Amino acid sequence: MEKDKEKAILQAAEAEFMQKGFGGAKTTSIAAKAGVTHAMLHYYFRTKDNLFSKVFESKFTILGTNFVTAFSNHSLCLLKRIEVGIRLHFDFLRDNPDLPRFVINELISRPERHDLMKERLQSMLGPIRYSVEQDLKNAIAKGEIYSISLTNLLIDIISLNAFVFIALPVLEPIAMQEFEDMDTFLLSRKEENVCILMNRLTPKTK
Amino acid sequence: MEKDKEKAILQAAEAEFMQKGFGGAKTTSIAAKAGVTHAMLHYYFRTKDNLFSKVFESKFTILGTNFVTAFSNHSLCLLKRIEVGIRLHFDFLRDNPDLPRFVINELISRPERHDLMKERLQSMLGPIRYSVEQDLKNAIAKGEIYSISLTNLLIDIISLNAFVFIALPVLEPIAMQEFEDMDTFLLSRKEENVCILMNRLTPKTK
DNA sequence: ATTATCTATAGATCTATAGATAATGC
DNA sequence: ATTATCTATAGATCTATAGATAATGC
Repeated sequence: MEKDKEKAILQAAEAEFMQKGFGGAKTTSIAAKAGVTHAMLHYYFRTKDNLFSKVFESKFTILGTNFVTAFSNHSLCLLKRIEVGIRLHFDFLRDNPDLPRFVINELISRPERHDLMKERLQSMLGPIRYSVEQDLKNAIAKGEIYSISLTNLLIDIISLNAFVFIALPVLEPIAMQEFEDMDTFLLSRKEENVCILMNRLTPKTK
Repeated sequence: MEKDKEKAILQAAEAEFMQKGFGGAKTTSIAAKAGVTHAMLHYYFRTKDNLFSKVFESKFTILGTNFVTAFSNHSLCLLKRIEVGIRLHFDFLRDNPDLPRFVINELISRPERHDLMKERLQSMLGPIRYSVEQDLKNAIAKGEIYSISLTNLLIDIISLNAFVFIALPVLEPIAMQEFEDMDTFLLSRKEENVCILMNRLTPKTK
C-alpha cells in the first residue's frame, strides 16, 4: 500500500548512519526508527551495505556540489567570489553540521570506496579547476592577489570552514568562555574565516 | 611469567582503537594482535570499556599537553611564539596523524565523557590562558597585532593544522594534482599555515 | 597461597533469509 | 500473478566469565 515505506527507511537510515557511522548503525534500529518491520529493510535494500551506499553517495554529492556552486558566481572578480563563496559554504555547513565529519570518517574507514570517490571528486572539481586556476594566476600576475597555489587556497578555505563543525562539541567549552552562545560564536567564526583569507590574499604592498 | 603481556595488550589496543574507534575495535582482534589469549585481555582490563578508557585518556592528554607546550616558549615575543608554535604543533601532528581524528570522533560518539574532558581541557588550557590573553591584549594595544579574540586565534591555528591530517586521505587526490608527493605537500602546508596566520595577525597599516 | 594462563561456553546482538500471508494491479 | 508485509529463525560475531591448570613468590 504505502510505497513511501521505502522513503521512511531511507530517511531513518540517513539519520542513523550520520549519527553513528556504518559500524555503529544497526539495521534493526533503523527499521524501528522508520516504523517498519526489520525484514522490510532487507526487502527494499537487500543489504545494510547497499542501504549505506545510497545514503553515502547522496551526502557526498551534496557536499561536493554545494562547494563548487558556492564559488561559481562568475559575475564577480575572483577575490569577491572567494569572499562570497566562504560565506555561502559556511552557511551551508551550519545547516548541515555533521555532513563533513560523516563523509570524511566513512571515506577513511572504507578504503574500498577511495577510488570511486576520487573519480567523483575529479569530475566535480575538474571542470571548474582549470578556469579558476587561470583567474588565480592572472590576479596574482596583476598583483591583486598575493602568491598562493590553488590547492593551498582550497585547503585553507575547507579547513577553516569545516573544522569548526567537525569538532564543535570539543570546541564548545573553549568557545563558551568568550562567547555568549553558539550562534554568536558561529557568526564570529564566519567573519573570522573571511577576514583571515582576505588578509592572506590581499598583498601588503598595496 | 611475562608481565609485559599487559603492555602488549595495551599497545595492540592502542593501534586497534586508533584505527577503528571503540565500536569498530574487537577485543578478540586486539588479543590476537597482542599475541595473547582473549581471556587474558579481560583478566588484565576487565572490560573493553576500561581498556578503551586507558587508551583514550592517554591520547587526549598527549594531544592537549603538546599543544600547550608548543606555544609556551616564553623567551619569544607573542608573534614569534605563535609562529614557532604552529610549526611545532604541525610537526607533532605529522608524527601522530590520526590523533586528532581519534580524539574528536570518540569524544563525540561518547557524550558521557564530555564533562570529564571539559574539565581536563580547562585544567590544561586554564593556566596559560590568562597570561596569553594579557600578552595578546598588550600586543593589540601596541599595534603589533591586528585585533583578534584569543578563541578565534586558537581555533584558526587548530583548524588549519589539524584538518589536513583529519582529512588526509580525502585531500590526497586534490593535492597530488599539484604536488609531487605527500612530504612536499605537507611541507608546503606547514609554511602556508604560518603564512596565513602571520598575515592575519600583522596589521597592514605598518 | 597467589597470580597468570588456557579452554570452553553462556548470553547478547545483529544481519540476513526462508516461508507464509495479505494487498494490489491487470 | 506480482508485490508488499509479517513471523520466526539460522548463522555469525562478540563480550564476558566460569572453572581448570600451570607458574611464581614466599
